[in-house]
Amino acid sequence: MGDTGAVAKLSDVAARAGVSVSAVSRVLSGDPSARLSEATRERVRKAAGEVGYHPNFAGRALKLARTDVLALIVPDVTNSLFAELTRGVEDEAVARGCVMLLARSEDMQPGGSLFDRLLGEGRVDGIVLQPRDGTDPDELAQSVGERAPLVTIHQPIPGASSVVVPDALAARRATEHLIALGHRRIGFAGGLAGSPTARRRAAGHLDALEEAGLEQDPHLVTWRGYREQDGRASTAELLALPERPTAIVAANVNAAVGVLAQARAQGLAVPEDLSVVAVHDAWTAGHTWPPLTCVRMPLYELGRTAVAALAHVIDGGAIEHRSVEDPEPVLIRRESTAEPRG
Amino acid sequence: MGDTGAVAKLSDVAARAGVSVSAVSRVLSGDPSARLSEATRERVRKAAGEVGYHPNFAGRALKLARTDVLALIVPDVTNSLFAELTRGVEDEAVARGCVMLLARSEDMQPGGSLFDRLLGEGRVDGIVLQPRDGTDPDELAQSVGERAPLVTIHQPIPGASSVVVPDALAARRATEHLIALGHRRIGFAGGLAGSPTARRRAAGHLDALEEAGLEQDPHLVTWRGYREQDGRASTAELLALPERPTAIVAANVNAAVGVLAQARAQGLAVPEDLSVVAVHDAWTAGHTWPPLTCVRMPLYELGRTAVAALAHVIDGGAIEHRSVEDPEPVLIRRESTAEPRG
DNA sequence: GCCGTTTGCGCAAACGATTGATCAGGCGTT
DNA sequence: AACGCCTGATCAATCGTTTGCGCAAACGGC
Repeated sequence: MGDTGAVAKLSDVAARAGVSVSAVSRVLSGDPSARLSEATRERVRKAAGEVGYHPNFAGRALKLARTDVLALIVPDVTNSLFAELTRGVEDEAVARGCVMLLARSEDMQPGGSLFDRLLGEGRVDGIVLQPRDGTDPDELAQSVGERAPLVTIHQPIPGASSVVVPDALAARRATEHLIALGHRRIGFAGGLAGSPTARRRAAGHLDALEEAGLEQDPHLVTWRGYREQDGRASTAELLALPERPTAIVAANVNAAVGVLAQARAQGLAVPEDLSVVAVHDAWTAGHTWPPLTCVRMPLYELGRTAVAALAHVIDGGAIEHRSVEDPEPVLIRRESTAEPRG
Repeated sequence: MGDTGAVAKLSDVAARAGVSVSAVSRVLSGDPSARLSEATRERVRKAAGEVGYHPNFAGRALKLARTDVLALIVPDVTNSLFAELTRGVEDEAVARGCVMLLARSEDMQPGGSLFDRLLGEGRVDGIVLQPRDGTDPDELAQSVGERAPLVTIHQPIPGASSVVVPDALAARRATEHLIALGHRRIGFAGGLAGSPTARRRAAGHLDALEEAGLEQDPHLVTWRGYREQDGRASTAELLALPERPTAIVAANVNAAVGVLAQARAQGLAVPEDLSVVAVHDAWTAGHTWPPLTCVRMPLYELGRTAVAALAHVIDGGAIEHRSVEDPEPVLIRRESTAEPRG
């Protein structure tokens, strides 16, 4: 395609089309205020195609002080929970002409080098960040300072935009499902007590109980965390109660996997002896045994919204806090829930 | 930290230290051939620290024609199989002073925009690519052309370096394990017939059978693919045989999950009625029911080696094809394998 | 046929960092 | 006293792109 081995630049196109570099730049960038004859435009486009021209990233970024790169930083890139979020972020980024840079937040200790590398060096225009669970919002806010367009996910921090999903409503739907099946004693395997999402989900769970006029035994609510082993621990705790719950709401799919494992380890059949429903959904939920009943959250839309919010900040807009309400959390009935044993 | 809201540049540091821009550049880049007094160096370093200087990425990239960014392109970033690979790539990239750009290969159809975006625009110095299963090597090679430092993983293509893991040996270890347990009729749930890794693994499996003097019934080898549903299909096929296998080697963890699901669906208990062992290992393998016996592959080292190979190409080295032999594939015994039912 | 306006395009100055070339002194040598 | 050399630091060109401004030619109205 190209004539030489070297990468074509603006001046190559200009030479081939017999016009100046600036003319080429204007044609190719589609500058509407540029006054260029259609004949010239056509010649330039043809020449650009012939030499396989692509604008040099560095030159452009230097001049425009903008890279069109957005970073998405999540605790663990390979966690299936982030699949949809990642797709949403990428789709919206591409729709806005940006490239997405995916990074793990492991190397993200306050003062860590990743932030400096990305923002300090001007590698990215902005960051969508999902803080690791247990991160102190104030500490993080201080570490970020004012220096960067930033949107956090799930956990608002001072001085930055944020986007959340309706955690309370989702947990409420999960609990309502169990109540509708006839369960009366329902355990809650929650996230860390310090986690905002965990608090919201617990609140939604309790709301549903209250609305149904059911007991709110504090022993039935645990705060172990979102990991598989946390789900295990929560379940062990709940099943050790003098009066066992007949169902458990897990605040997260990974924790739910732990709930299933622990139930099995204690010889309980799911859903016959214990119903399990998880907040969140992911492809892994269909591969567990039994497949998990879940409340699907709008994570794809969360990703898209986060990028939109980020773009807003980059364009000089004010900080804002959004919640993704559409589509609503919806229950995906699989095989881990059933009526309590007579 | 910084004095003003704006990002500090070289000239700011120079002004503060009372020296020229070039002096600052030389001090900060640690140029050994630079003749600068220790006093000046110290003043420059102090000034740089005070204003919180970070070299502007675009300016540097433009001048050096190098971005120190490496792209890792995998079929699906959220697949747990890529967790270790990703860590290996990132660790080695960081060790070499590079940033890793993680991307999905979905948008990677030949002629697709991602390649152009990354390489044509000079956003990355090179690419580590794991082609989607079923990709035609020649087509891909043609699409890439000579235009970029590229290292492929698992699947060599013409004109680019490649790194593989000992697939045959891993499959052999899996099959040997089953033979040692006493199995004589062993099914193989393989990848697509067109996939090089699948062929290598199947060959290793057959080698083990041959060495043990066991039958090599072609009906016991299937070629459905690496996905969960492929494992299901393979299993259905194998279990429909007049003489059922007592064990199945799954060519991949995801396929193995499908094997487990299908076995259960047909009322078979694992490992009592059917033993299952998977090539590859991933954290998900410990979360299935029962937890999967696996052959662990050196995927972390694969990632590191791939980046090393890429760096070699970028530095002008010759194309080369490596195999990661250390550490060797090793069997991780979990609960999905047992002696065949007497 | 003269003047003001529009059209079509090129010149040149940034953007920030790197680096070969250059320059001003101080010192030792002849 | 004139010379060359080494040290310490600056000058200026360069990477590829964008964009405000200037300049000619064409055009229209009187």
